Amino acid sequence: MGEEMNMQYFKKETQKIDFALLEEEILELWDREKTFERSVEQRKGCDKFIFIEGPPTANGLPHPGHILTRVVKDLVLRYKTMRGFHVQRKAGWDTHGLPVEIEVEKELGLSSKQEVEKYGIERFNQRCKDSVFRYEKEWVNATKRVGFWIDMDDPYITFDNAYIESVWWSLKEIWDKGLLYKGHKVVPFCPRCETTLSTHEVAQGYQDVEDPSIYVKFRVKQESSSPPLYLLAWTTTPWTLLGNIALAVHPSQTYVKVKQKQKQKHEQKHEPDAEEEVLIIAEARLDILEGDGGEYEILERFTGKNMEDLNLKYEPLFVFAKIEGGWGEEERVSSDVQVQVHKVITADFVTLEEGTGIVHIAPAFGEQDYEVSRQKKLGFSQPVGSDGRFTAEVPPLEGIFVKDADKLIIEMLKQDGKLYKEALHLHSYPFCWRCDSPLLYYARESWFIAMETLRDNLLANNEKINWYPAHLKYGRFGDFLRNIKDWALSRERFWGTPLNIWICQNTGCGQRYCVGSVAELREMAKTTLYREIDLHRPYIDDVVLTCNECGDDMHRVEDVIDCWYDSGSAPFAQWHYPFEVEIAEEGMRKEEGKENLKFTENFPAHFITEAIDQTRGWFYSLLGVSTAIFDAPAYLNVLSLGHILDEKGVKMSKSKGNVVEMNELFETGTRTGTGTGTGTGTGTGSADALRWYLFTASPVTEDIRFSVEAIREKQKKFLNTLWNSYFFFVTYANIDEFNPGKNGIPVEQRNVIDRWLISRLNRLNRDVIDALERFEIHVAARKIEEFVINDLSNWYIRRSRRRFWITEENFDKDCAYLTLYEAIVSVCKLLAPFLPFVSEHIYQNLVRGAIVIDSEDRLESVHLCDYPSPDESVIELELEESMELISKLVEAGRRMRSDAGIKIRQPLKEVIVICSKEKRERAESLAEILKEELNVREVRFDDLPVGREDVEVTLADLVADEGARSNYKRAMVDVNDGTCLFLDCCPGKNLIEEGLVRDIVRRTQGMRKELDLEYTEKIELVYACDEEVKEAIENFSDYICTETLAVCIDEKKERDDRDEVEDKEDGQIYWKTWKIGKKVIYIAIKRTEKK
RNA sequence: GGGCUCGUAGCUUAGCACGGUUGGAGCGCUCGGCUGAUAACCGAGAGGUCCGGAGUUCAAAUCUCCGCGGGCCCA
Repeated sequence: MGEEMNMQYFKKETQKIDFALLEEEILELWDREKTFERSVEQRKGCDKFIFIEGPPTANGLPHPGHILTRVVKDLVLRYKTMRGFHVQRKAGWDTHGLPVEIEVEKELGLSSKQEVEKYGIERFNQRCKDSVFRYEKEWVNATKRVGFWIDMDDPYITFDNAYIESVWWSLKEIWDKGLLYKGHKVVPFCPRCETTLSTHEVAQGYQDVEDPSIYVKFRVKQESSSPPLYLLAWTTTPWTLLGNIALAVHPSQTYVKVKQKQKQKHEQKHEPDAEEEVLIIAEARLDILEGDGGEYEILERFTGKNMEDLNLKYEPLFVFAKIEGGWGEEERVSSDVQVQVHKVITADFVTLEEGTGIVHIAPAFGEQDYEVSRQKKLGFSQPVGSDGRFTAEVPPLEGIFVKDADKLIIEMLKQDGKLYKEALHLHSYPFCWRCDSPLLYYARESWFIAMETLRDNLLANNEKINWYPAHLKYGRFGDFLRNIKDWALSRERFWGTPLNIWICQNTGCGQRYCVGSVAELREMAKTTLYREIDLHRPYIDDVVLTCNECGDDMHRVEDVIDCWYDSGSAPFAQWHYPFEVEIAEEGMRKEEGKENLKFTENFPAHFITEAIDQTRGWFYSLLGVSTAIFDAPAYLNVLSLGHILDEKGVKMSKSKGNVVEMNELFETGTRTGTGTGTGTGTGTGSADALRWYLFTASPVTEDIRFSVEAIREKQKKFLNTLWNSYFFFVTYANIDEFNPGKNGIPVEQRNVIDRWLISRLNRLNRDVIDALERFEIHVAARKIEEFVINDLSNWYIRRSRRRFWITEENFDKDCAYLTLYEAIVSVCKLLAPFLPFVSEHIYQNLVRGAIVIDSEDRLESVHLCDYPSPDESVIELELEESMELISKLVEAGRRMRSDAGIKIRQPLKEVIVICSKEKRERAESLAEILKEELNVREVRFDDLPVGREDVEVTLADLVADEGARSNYKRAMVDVNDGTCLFLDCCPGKNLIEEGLVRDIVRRTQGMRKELDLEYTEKIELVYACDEEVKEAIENFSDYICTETLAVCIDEKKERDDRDEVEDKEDGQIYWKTWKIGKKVIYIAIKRTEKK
């Protein structure tokens, strides 16, 4: 800086700013200066704050919900970085899974697994692979545009061989612990597509349908059989009766034996000699026996438990289907156990709201049935093929589709005398969303991780996690863990991490082998594997291993794994753990046995956040995997976000067409009005406004109704106010050549309002940190917003304006500049994690560009700064309370003037404040503010009359002169302790003149503004008016000139009533006629400097 | 159908864990005021069955129960 003639320290700003443009400039700056990378680098060696990115899938456009998670992540990570932590941010992409396959199937017009196989797995998977990055560019752009700093140049990708290898390693760990097994799982299954459906798909396909509702009698095996004893059960899926294995009752509910006349006429072979029959049914369901006019007699009462203890058995309805003992997993049920079948068992899931309280159990066709059968070690029967038709095990029904068999089955029961009654029942039943055929719950072979055995570990690890919001910990998530089921890991699909289990073809051997690494694969492969092998199907299916037991061929099971397992492996798989052992720090050598520091130093994570639907998704899969392998939680803090709904409160979804596209948001209305009438020029398109809206609108843990209008509102209200405060400062600081690097002034020497602002600022700082540490983002953001709008802009700056307008050297002015400068810079730092763009812009100008003397203080980005720490020593709570009192007094005073019809521009003689001594002591130091705000000459304080409990203070106590009393108007301030104001409402001639003059000044200032004059530009002033006004103007001409920067003020004799601007040779002249009260005044201003 | 969660003015919301002045704000609306930082601000006004019902209590937006509606997860 050579010449110091006109020392302006700050770059000039414009009053109206295009935030979208500003943000693009900042993005370029960050790019150019590698600010993100440096913000991470500079904290190397500090304590780590470990984050894992929940990987999105880029096969669709990002929508507002994704943006929310991205900006929340960004906020927390920027904050922690500024707080001094080393925060690495590795991006990730989730790339496998059924949703990807379905998209591709749609594109290719395929609608079943068979068709995919026909099309070719290789080609199909290639299409899948291509599709998952289809929108990568959009994702990357949107991510950058909203300011999310994450390293997208080196992301983890779940389809990478390295990633898959880590997943394989982890599965082998689980295998070695004996937790990976093959069993059955009852899954929703489409018999036409012959494929399992995910729960998400099932949820799409529920329809209300009428199904048969039948009550069936199961004859109890007993010595004497007269009259016959039946268990009465109810079902809406008659076809499942062919797989019946047991009947379940509720252990603690009361059941009864009732005697009733046989009401059904049997067509042929039935109980020939019985007129009566005895039925067992829950007492609470007896009413189903009525209605048909059946009378009954209760013979006996007992509980469900009693029945189980009696080992009650019954005769099967049908004798066709084979009963197996095993569960497809010989280790699980030892073969010497006698298979239990056709007996009464107890189960807690039995309800008494429908049916008979006796539930028919068919393990092949119901998840609960299957579970309870396994627990009770019952047999298993599967009379239905995967095409949904009865097998040859059931000759009368062979080849018939189960749903079509219902009628036949009912007829068979009728003939047999086993049908008690039948009806139709309306309920919702799932259908295949692709082909519309009814889904069957059907037991399929599947590979499982035995999570149930890890339940206690899961719960113990959950204890170590902080949940935000807290109710999830023991609520939705805790409940889920307490009832955890084994993890059905395998999928009979194509595009996924292949399950790394090989089985020996030699049926006599049947050896199974879990491959834990590529090296192992090579070693065991029957033929040499050339260099790179893609670990996906179909290539991996061709790799035949040699059995180390019998030497025969081993083939891989065909399944791939659940893609949730992929993402749940991110903590270690993103680092290719445990295979890469060097590279954690530069220059570290690869050594045998050395740990993969990238993993060990980054586990467990301190923080993850995703939307609430991930509770049983990623939040669980992370904990499940880390518990199974390391018996540790994968994360210590988890923030669960709400969803983004549309303006009507409906979830945004493609099918509803109510998704707000992010690109649209950034493209519309950025420069000029949008033409919708609501566009306000710089109305939208700002990431900061979007972020601020998301952070302040509601707690981030709750759903939010997304409103473009509300974003615009945020920009107008908050961002503009912030900008204006900054603009005000820059403008006057430049005029005054304020040097921010100059020596400071100790806080205690500054003006009381400066100290007040500093106190508020530091308290804000404390509150913001408190809130952020609890992830209460909205609390923190709202507090900052309140501070900026109310305290900084509307009170401090408005109150302090005159101090900035003093032209000569002045200590108080220096205090004001310094205070405002410090406050804006501090606010910028506080805001940096929230609004990374505008805070950076302001910082660049106020600090980086301006501080030339003390370079220690001049970091190159606000994001390289430390987050401010509150200075408790400057917090003066009493002062803040006093200011609150003053503000209440001001409010009351304004109310009074409004009542009296005297506008504030009219100066008044005095205001008398009646309050307690204590309040008076506080308020007196700030009386100057009250004086100015109420525009009175004097503020007088008076104590409350001592000892008077009732607070009816009257003027008589204060003003001796009877006649003067009517001049005053009174207003209560604080009802409780009687604080009140008396305002003198009778200005004298002098004051009236002054008021008039202030009106003239105000008008003149307005004219200056209309002409868009520079703040410092001088004018010539001419007026015409009546004598009274003229006298006032003459009496206050100095005041007028000072205020309006008039070099001269002259009277013009005649008025010509015209309002116009005229360009003359020697400058512009602006004429205007004003009406002030009853007076008409003609004012002309002439600018002396030509533009 | 079940579990969890939310429901306060036309809209967005604070207050609710710990029951106790007259349920606060902002946007929008009406009137008035202020203003050479502000597309801002200040004062007054209109606008509330605190989702509905029942209960506990001297007292409920707040606690309990039962409904209704939205959302999520599961069936």
